[in-house]
Amino acid sequence: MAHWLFKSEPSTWSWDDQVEKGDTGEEWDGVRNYQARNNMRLMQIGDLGFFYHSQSEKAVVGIVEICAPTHPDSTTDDPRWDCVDIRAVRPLAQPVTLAMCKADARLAGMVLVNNTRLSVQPVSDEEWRIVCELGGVPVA
DNA sequence: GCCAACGTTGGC
DNA sequence: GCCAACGTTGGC
Repeated sequence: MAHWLFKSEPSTWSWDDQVEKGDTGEEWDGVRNYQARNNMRLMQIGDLGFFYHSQSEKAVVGIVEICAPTHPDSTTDDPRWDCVDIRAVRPLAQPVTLAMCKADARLAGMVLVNNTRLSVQPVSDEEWRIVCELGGVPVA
């Protein structure tokens, strides 16, 4: 199973907003970047991802599950853009901050650390395991 | 609020 | 097809 990371500004769409959507989930719309879109096209139902708060918080705060494969983004008529639906699975016991990731040599290759501007990114199996450990949750 | 990184656009 | 200009994102 593949792992991913979704970035969001909490003032626009926060973890709490995501949790309120429950098991139905919500489409991850508004992506207007080819790399981010291409990553979403690779996702499969059941894949897990981290939910990351950018800007003031800069921390992974929860785990989400892909619950619908890519489909047209309902917020645009432009056929280039599509998106997946995700639903909240569980919060981290303790948020894993960007500073923590940068401080951990094992995470030196993380896209989060190296490409700050990519909003939807892949996470390797090892990175997933380490961040779960740091966040105090079992590796699902 | 500033600035670095980087993706996109458009002129040539 | 190249590259300069510009816009956006996100860390600090």
